[in-house]
Amino acid sequence: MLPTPSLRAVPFEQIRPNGVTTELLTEQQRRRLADIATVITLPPNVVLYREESLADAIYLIALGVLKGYRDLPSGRQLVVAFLFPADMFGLAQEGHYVNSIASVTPAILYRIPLADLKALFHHDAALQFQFLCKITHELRESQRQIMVLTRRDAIGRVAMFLVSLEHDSDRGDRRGPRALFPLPMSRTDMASYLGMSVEAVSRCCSRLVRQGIVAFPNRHEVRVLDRARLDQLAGAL
Amino acid sequence: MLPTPSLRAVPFEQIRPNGVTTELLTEQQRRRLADIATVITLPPNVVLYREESLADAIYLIALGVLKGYRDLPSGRQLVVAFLFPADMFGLAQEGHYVNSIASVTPAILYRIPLADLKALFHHDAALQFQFLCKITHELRESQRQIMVLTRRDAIGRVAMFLVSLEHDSDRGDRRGPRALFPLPMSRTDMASYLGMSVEAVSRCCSRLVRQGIVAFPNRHEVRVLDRARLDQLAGAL
DNA sequence: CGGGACATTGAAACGTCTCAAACGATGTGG
DNA sequence: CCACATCGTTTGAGACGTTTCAATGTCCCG
Repeated sequence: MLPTPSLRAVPFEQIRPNGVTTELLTEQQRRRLADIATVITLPPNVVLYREESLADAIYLIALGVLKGYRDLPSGRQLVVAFLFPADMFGLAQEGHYVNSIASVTPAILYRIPLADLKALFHHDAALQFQFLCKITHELRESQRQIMVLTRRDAIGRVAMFLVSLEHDSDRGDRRGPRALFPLPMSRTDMASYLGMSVEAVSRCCSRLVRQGIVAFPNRHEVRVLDRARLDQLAGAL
Repeated sequence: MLPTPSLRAVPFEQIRPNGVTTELLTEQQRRRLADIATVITLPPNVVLYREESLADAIYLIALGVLKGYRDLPSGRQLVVAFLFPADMFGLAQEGHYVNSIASVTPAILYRIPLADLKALFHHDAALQFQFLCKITHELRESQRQIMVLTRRDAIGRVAMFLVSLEHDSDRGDRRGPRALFPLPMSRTDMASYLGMSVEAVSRCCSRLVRQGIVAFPNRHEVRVLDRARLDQLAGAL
């Protein structure tokens, strides 16, 4: 059974005792969204839509990992964001999407026509406010990514990436931080996202392994062995 | 006479014939915002608030240029965004601001208490929608900045920065692109924003001058001499 | 007019990128 | 079921460009 649409972010105001990311929507709002949404199932590594294409709907992620990217004139592909369950994407610019979106893992999405969503916003200001929170949250994420990209040391960038990936992987379920978590994307996508070459990513991963900080049981899983040193690397801005 | 609050962004939907950034708010909405807003005047180079401090209001820029930044553990200051007239900032996270904000030039701001704004949103869904557009716009700007930061060539980053700065400087007034435009921020801020050292910024500027692409009549103005080559550098992603 | 912050320029060191090759997993066809 | 082709990843060696360190130069404000 598929859960109702979910939108997770950090609210503007301080209300809750625990400092954790929470669900924003009420059960009723989730039902209303479900009513106007279409469920879309995607196999891994397929393009949902391309930048510039006509935008008449936004998407919420129920399950899976997607990537938002741009194809640069040079042919290089630049990943600007990874998208996880309870994330939203597809907010357009003059009726056209700005990024291309492709699935990384198998994924399940809610597709919500923009016209219907606007109508819903019209008589549910609180719902719209939650979307405002969510977008703001994504803006902050984007700014955090800027912090990553201005780092000079490649290994620190990889460390920060792994740390934030671990947080993101706590989203679909409720478990706290665990030593073992999935690394759904390819090294190529990581490289593109981190602004470095695939070789550099590979070398950094090797170094992290050699120093006993993490382990890669296989290419799509990470185990944290020495959290103190990983956090130290990630935090040494 | 101070203009009423202004919010410029690119709408989601395609409606307008001209492809230019436009004002989002109606005259009535601007008046309502003005009613709940306090006008704040800032001299250059002063801190408006620091990250982590208590957040109970958002700000709209009527005039001037500001910067959003983070102080890193290393003591380095990282500029994550420059803010221009008709930009908004101050959307918080659990009641605390996430970036520090400081003026770059003298500035005039509208300070809008968050509680009042929420109340306004409650019975003006359209207004809230414009804020949603605006935030989305800022998210895109942030992603464009990510594109800049993933570039390997420093001179290309500087070129992109100059080009987008020229666009931003068309905002307070109505003039189209001009050959001469202001460069309000210091080289140090530029360096921080572009993820490179001050020296590298300086060298790139010198190279641009030596190649006859731009000129710097003084440290805070730029003149484009060879737009074709500047655009070529900026576009060579 | 001087002080101090900011900006420019030079020379050396470091780290990543590029190029190139080997390796490993994966899936297809014989 | 195995062989093979293909794609993604890892590892190595050299070149390039930026960072760093240091010194000089310039602007602005007291």
